Amino acid sequence: MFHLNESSGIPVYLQLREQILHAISRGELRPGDQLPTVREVAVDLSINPNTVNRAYAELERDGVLRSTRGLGTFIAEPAPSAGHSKRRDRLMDVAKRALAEAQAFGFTAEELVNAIKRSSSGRE
Amino acid sequence: MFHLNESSGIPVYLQLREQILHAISRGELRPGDQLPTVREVAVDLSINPNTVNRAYAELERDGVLRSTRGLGTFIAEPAPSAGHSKRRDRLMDVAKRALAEAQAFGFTAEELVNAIKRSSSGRE
DNA sequence: ATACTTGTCTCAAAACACTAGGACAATAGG
DNA sequence: CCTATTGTCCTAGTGTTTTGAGACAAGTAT
Repeated sequence: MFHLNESSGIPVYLQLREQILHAISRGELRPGDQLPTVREVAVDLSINPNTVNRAYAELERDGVLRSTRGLGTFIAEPAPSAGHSKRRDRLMDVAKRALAEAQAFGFTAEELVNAIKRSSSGRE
Repeated sequence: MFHLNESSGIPVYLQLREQILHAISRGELRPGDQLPTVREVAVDLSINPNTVNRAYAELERDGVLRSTRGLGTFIAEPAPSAGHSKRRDRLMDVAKRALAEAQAFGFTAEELVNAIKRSSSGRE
C-alpha cells in the first residue's frame, strides 16, 4: 500500500501523508474506505507506529481522515466546504508566496501560471 | 519598515525575506531603493545582525538584492530578459516549488493556478 | 591615508523537527 | 464482563535548523 523513498530526505510521515492525499485525489481511496492499521503499516515498512500515527493524525486534524479506537482509520466524508477552509487558506498562502517571489523577479502572474502548467504537464 | 510576528513560529529570516519580496511585488520597493542597514534592522527589531544578513544574503544570491560593503543594500535591477536563461530557470524553480507544496496538501496544479489568478486580481 | 560605515565570516549555543521505544486507553466483538 | 485490537500519549535520543556573540574585511567619505 505504501512505499518509502529512503534517499529523498523527505520525512517519512510526510511521504505517507502525500501518498494518501494523492490516492484520494485520483480516486483510489474513497470516503468510507479503511486504511491499513497503524501497526500494520509500521511492521510493513519497518518504522515506528508513532510515525504512521503522525501522518494519520495530521490528516484527521485536516478533516481528511477519521480514526476510531479499536476499529481503525477511514477516509472521511468530504466536508461541505466548511471544514476545508483551513486547507484553502494554505493553498492561498502558497499561491501568494509564489506570486510575490515571481513578481520580485519581474515576472507577471500569467508567466508564473504558464510555468506551473508546463511543470505539471511532465515536460519542463 | 519591518514587523515581526513572534507567535507564528516562522523563522525571523524568512519573515524578513517575505516582507521584502511582497514590498517589491506591490511596488513599494523599486530597483535602486536602499534597504535599512543590517545593523539598523537588528537594533530596531532587537535581533542579531546575522539574522538580517541571512535574509539579505539569500535574496542577493537570488538576484533580488545587491549589497556592497560600506554602502548598503539595494534592490537590484531586474535582469534583462534577453536570452538570460538563468532568469527563466528561476521562474521554473519557483513554479516547481509551489506546485510540489500545493500537491503535498492534496491540491492539483489547476487549483493552484486558480488560486494564483485570484491572488493577482486583487481579491482573495 | 585614516576613520567610519557597512556587509561578512566563524564558532557555538539554543531551539526545533523527526523518529523510536514502550506503556496507556478506548472501543469492538464475543 | 473479558479479551484482543486499535489509536494515543509520554519520554527521550539524534540530527538539523535557526539564532546569537563577537571579530573581521571591504568599501566610502572626509
